[in-house]
Amino acid sequence: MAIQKPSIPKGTRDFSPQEVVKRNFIFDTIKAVFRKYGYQEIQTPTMENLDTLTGKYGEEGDQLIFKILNSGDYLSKLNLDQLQTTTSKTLTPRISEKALRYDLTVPFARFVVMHQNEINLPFKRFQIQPVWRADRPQKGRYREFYQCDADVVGSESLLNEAEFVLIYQEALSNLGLKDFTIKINNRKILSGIAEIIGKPELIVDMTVAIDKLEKIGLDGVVKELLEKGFRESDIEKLKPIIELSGSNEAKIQSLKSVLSSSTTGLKGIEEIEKIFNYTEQLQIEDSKLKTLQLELDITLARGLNYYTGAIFEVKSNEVAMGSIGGGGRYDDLTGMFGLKDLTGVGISFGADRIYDVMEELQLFPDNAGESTRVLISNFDETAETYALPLLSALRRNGVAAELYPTAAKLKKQLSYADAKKISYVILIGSEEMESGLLSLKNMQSGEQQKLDIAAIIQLLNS
RNA sequence: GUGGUUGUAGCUCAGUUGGUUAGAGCACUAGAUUGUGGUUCUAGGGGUCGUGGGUUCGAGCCCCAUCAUCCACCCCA
Repeated sequence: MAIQKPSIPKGTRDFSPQEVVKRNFIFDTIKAVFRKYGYQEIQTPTMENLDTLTGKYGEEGDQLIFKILNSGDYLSKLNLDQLQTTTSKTLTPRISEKALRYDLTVPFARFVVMHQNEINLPFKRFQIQPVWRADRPQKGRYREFYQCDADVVGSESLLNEAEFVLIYQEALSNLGLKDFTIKINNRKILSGIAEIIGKPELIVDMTVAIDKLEKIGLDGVVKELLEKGFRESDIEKLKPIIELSGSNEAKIQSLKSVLSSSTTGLKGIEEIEKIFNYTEQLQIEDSKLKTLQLELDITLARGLNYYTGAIFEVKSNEVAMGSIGGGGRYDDLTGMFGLKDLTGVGISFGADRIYDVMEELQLFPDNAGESTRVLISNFDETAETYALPLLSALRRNGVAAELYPTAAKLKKQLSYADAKKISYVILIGSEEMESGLLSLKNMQSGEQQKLDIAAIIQLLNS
């Protein structure tokens, strides 16, 4: 076989030991906050049945799902004569029954429906697992990435929404992020706006267009709205709404008058107000937490079409990066799996983007790299034999220890310890074996002292 | 799906209007130092210049194609 240069698929990454330490720091921090708010962890399979996933993310989303080819001769059951008239859309379900999960929310909905008799409502779960999207990779965008989701189903209370705001604030603060904005909106407000304009059927096009306000400016949004079938007069009505500015309170007041004739719109505003209220009352004085930056942003839309109430998005203000988190309320996610009238709300942290932000801001604690605490040198066979019981004694007492596996040059062994950031090295030669006092070298200071094994264990455990 | 960027050592990159044997730093190996790492000094290994074709006496450099890459758009975490 010809030698091939190894590579990994586009948009995927290897993680070195140092990177895994940092990534675990992120996961552990987020998990701790989730647990503190009463969420329990679940896991679901890497692959789902294809029909579980299709149709949940819109047409574009469906194209980004990684499909898994059926096992065996996947063409054998096909009538090949039909291939001429077959499109990839109709062919796909016949040669692929499984797909890699695209997010954690839909698998969760599936989980809830399948286990509805075992779980008790309201069910609060969190889940940290990789997801896959057949997207084109670019900055902050990968084909395999981790999502950290928390969702609650079976509770209409807006207390859940408010708590998610606090979870974002607490988790991101604990990670060391200093300046980030939690944006909130409500799908009902967007529906109300579309209603007022008299174009309720164009709500999706409308939200997609105004979502881009920050990026392409008002002129760009107007241009896109015209292309989508809005008239000048519609846009005149829309302009004052999307240009809304000022405090959250001011925005709410103007929206109330603009949307006064839309019951849906008013309901959305009421929900937002209630969430603000809850967060104010739940805010605890904690000097470690950054000031809550919660902003009502009615241009916030988010593509996923299953949201029906609150919508969240979190952005770092320190680094140019897409959103590092998002979520919202969905009233009927389990409906498509046959379980009606179950409402849910959830959020997601983009761990990989948070990693990139933290790396750029150098927020990782630098002591995170230590693995082995002590290395025992290996001079020769006699010393090795002498060292073996010491090695297991160290480990028995909870000290991460290793014995250099060959009698290499000491220089090489110390270099190994240095490269692996091992704090201590025990040197065992003929003199040490005779006296029982081992030379313990501190790799940071370079100092050496002679101690017996009990004293060493005590020192390393302190 | 659309537009652009960049492909030279393990990594980051130089490489003159096209001209002999393609370089540097870092990393690696060895020695200076037979039981002492990080600093220093010395030496060494490592390249089909992304791939294929073309122009030319001659191509890392020019032209075409192709693949990969990164960035932006779309969309999204």
